Parts: sequence; structure tokens; C-alpha cells
Amino acid sequence: MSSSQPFFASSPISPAAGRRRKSRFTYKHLAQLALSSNTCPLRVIAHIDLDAFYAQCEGVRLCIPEEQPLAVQQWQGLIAINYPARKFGLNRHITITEARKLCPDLIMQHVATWKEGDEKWAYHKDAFAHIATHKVSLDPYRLESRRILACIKDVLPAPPLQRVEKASVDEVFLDLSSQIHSILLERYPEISGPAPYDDPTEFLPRPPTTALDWNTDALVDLDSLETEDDDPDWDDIAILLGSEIVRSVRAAVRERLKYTCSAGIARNKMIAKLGSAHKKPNQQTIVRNRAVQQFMGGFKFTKIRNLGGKLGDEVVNKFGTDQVKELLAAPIEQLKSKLGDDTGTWVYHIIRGEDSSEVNARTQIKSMLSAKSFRPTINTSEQAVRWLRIFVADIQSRLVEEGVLENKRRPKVLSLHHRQGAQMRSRQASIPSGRPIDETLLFDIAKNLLGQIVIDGRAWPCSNLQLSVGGFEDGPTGNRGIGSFLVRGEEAKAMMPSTRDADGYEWGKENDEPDKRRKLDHGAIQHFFSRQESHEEELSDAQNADLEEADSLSPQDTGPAKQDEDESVITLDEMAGRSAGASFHQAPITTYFCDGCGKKFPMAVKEEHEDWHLARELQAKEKSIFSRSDPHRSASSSGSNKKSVVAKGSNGAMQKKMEKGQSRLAFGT
DNA sequence: GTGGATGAG
DNA sequence: CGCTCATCCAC
Repeated sequence: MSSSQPFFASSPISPAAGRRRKSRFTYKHLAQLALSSNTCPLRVIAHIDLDAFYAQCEGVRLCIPEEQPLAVQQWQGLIAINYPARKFGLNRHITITEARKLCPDLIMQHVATWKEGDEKWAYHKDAFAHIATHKVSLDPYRLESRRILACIKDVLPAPPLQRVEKASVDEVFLDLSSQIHSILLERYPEISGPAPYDDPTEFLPRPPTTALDWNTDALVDLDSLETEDDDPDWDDIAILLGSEIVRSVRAAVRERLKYTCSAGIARNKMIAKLGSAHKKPNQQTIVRNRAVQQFMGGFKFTKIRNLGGKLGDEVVNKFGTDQVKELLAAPIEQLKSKLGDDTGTWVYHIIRGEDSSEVNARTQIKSMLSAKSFRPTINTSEQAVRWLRIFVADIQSRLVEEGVLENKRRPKVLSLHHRQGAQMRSRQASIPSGRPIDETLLFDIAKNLLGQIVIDGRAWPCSNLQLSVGGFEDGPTGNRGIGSFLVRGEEAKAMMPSTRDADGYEWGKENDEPDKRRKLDHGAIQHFFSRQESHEEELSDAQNADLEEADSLSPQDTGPAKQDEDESVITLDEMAGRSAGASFHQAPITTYFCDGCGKKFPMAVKEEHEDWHLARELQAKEKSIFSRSDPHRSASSSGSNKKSVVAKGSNGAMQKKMEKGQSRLAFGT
């Protein structure tokens, strides 16, 4: 909300009749460009947006022709619709039956899902039948997003000339200023020297008057007072270079990875983003500085980022319009008095196309969430605990992808959100540092947080649970070599049957002893988690059926109460430990040492552990699941038999393990 | 630091 | 819609 400006409102040199001798820009402005200064009037920002991203991912993965109408399904809804399908009037918020009616030829591919005990997400036929036991995974799209980002970074020059911000799974901002500065100096030696008299406020000479080739881009019309044959200035040259860079980035993404995207090129992030949405798909739009007024004037201001929600509604109500053009008439004092000083000032500038926000050179995420909405609701702690297992497996596998194993980054905080009716509650806890993160550790903490929420009361029926990690910290130096060495040392320590850390917390054992660091004592937890079997009959038929089906796949991981009639009190730890952990948590009698992990394991899990390594290696060799074609797909996911429950293993060995029900939690490495 | 609200896609 | 991600702010 800086009140720098208004550079573009007036020229330092009167645009009289005929040709100005000098540029409107100075040597100082040119120098600012090299630093990507957010106040530089020559600055060039691009926004790149993948077209119907999830749909494109599935199209690429399954080698579906691009003209084929294709939508991505999530349970009963559609979350992405490709452009051929949009011609049939399909949009989001449409049911799959309506969609099929409008476009009988439509392919609806369901997103990948997980269920309890799965090693990894997988694509399932008839996924909707498993809504009670599975959660969706958007991981395939995150992985593709990562490849595309890597491709973009690869075609751009090395940092700091390159500045890329990942704005979402399918969007990036590029600050092209530095790169363009270097191109300008190279191509136009006349401005590469020092300023005359060493005075940075000297105006630059004008660019050579060659007519610019704006190519095939959608070029936004000029403001009414400008004329098309007006001589170009350096901002025009710069933005045109920006457009050429973006064109080459898009071509690389297209040729190497088969994805189309749309882009906007402008002087700031806000306009670049409006630009990328202007013409889709597979097009790019240049919004020159002198076209900004014309471009902005045609929009509803509710299209501007941050004005799409309650704030936008508030402005509409207080000023009686949703048009940028009409709100321009409101004086800044009125905006400030009605919206507050800060917000009013921000709105005043933003509708004039002024946005000085930086492109943060950031491509890594700051938090990670795994969530599930329950329909119908869940009503018992043990159901919730089972979902925690799935969330933990999901998050752990994504942490592995983030490089947490190599100690590149690690989260500090784990939190659990819970919704009952309209009420949302959450609890969080720190993830102890100094030891590797694994599923057992995360599950242990998550389970404890659930206990806290449950004893606060009013936990059931629960309509939504979300487990997240955040507060990511960078590893020691970002240096992989020394980092992984240290981690291995820590891991070996943590794997010892009974190891206390500096705080006296005992690791390597399940928490069957009181623990001072917990906010709850086990007595309280036991009270609220006892006698779960009395709620069994409250499960819906669908849930019961699916739970039994899942249980039959993994005999040692059955729900607690049913088999143990002799126990009337089930602790959280027992519920947790009964599956994966069972052998893990007992002091092993014989152990073997895994060179790959640099740590000890119970001999009983040797075979499984080595299989797990093998599976991971095979998987790592595959650059992407999307590089494979999968011709055996049918036109829809409905109507198939319910027996296809076993996940596609990543190899035969894994598959066998899963059938035996032995493959549970992955042992942390 | 924690937990809730808002906003985007 | 359901599932993510990010930011802001009162406490």
C-alpha cells in the first residue's frame, strides 16, 4: 500500500505534437530494472496459468486426444473440465449425471484415492463406491506441477536473473525485469553506458523507431488518448521482450511436457493475472502500460484478487456498483472513510492498476494438509483414529517428496482440525526436533491432538477432519552431504530400543507410560475412548460394509473392540499400536542393519523393509507416472464391480505384500 | 505461539 | 463441491 506513484498518470515530458526527443524513462529507472525494484516503471511481470490443469494432467497421463471432452471427477462432483467439454456448457458445480446428459461423449476420470493401509494413492475404478473408506489424493497433480515448474526454471536464466513464484498448483508469477535488463543492454548498446554527466536522473535516448512486431499475441487496446502509431518507448520494448520470453517458456512446457498454458504480461502481478485470464486457452495477453486504463475499465472490480469475497461485497454495497470504471469516480477520502484508511488506500490504487507487490522467489510450500469430509458423519474415536492413519501416510509420503528425508526441510508443527456441525475446532503441537520424522511419530502426535479435541466434548458427529503440518524450516545448510550424514546418526539413535532425548522423553517405545510432556493424562483419554463397541451399530451400512472389506484385506489390522471381548477399555495407544506398529514398538530380539537407512530393524520386518526399498527405487526411476500410457481405460468409472479394492502396487512384490495384509506403515528412513 | 477467519483455485 | 494452500489477526 505504498503511495509511490503516479508515474504513469503523467509523463515527465509533455507529449506535445510530434516526436519527443527523449524517453520518458531515466537511467535510474533502467538501473532499477536490473534489481527487479517493485517501484521501477519498466518492470515486467508475467503470470502463467495452466489450462484446466487437472483435466490436462489426466489427458496427458492417459494419452487422451486433446479434442476429447474430459473432466476430472471427485466423488459426485467435477473439479476440472477441459476446454472441449466447456463448449457443451459444462461448468463446475454440475452433477455428473447432468454433465453426461449435456455431453454424452464426456470422459469423467476420478481422482486418485487412498485407503487405510495403502502404501500410496492409486487410481481406482468405481471410486465413488468407496467414499466411506477412501480419501482423495491430489498428489498426481502436485507432482506434475513440480515437473512443470522445473521446466520453467530450466529455460530461464539462473537466479537471481530468474525470479519465480509458485502461486498455486497451476500458476506461477515471473519477474522478468532482471533478465530483460540484461537483454536490453545487450541489444541496445546506446543505453548500456553510464548516464551523461553521471546523472542518473537523465532521460534515456528513445529506442530505435522500428515498428514493434507485437506478433500474434492478444494485445489489449490502447487507452483512448493514446494512438496506435505513437512511437514506442522503453516500457513497450521491455514488455515485448517479456512476451517473447513467456512465449519460449510456454513452448518449452508444451514440447517437453505436453501442457498448454495461458499467460499475461504486464507491469505488475495484479494486471498480469487479469491478463492471463483474458484469453484462454493456450494464448498470452500483453497489457502495455498505456493500455492499462482501457483494460481495467472494463472489469468488475470483484475480479481483482482480494476483492472476490466479503471485502468486494462490502465495497459493492457501500458504493452501489461493481464496475471499476464507476468506482474510479470515488475520491480517495471517501474510500478511506468508508473502508478504513489502509483498505481504502489500497482499493484506490488497485483499481487504477497500481500494484507494487513483489514476486517472491519462492517455489516451496509452507504447509501441507490432508483432509476428509464425512458424509455421512463419523461418530466414534476409533473411526477418527483410522482416518488419522490415512492422513499420516498421505502427509508422510508428501514429506518424502519434499525432501524431508534428506533433511532439506522439515515441518515444526502438526495440527488437527475438527468440524462438528458449524463448529470448527483445532489443536496443534510441535514436532520434536532432533530426530527424523516418520509415520509413527506423526501418528503419535496426531492421536494425542485428537484426544484433546475429544475430551473437550461435542466431538461427534464429526463432519470433517484435517491434519496438517506447517512451520517448515530449511535444513542445516541446504547441503545434502553433511546433512544426510547427521540424519543417519540421529536415526540410528532413535531406532535404539529405548532412547531418551535431552528432555528425557523416551523414544523407541510406545507410550504406555505416563508422559509429562502430554497435555492430557492417559486416564482422561481412556475415559473418552473406552467402550467404542457400543457405537458400532451407529455406523451406516455403507461404512460397515467398507470397513469390513478393508479389514479382510489386512487381518492384523482389524478394529480393536470386535476381537477383544475381554477388554472393556481400549486406549488410543492400543488402537494405534495394533497395526503397523506392533512389532516395531516391542524391543526386538534380533535385528538387522539396513545399509540404505543406516539403522537397525527387527529381523521380522527385514523382507518387508527391503521390498519397500526396492519399490521406492523402482518408483524413483520413473520420472513420472504421467510418462506412461494407460490405454485400458473405460469411458466412465461407473458400473464396475466392487472387488477392485486392492491398490495397484508399484511392483509385484509390493502387491503380494498388500494382499497378505502385511504392508502397513512405511518404516521411516 | 495458537486458533479462527478469509480468500484463492 | 471438496480439498488444498496462504495470509492476517486477536489472543
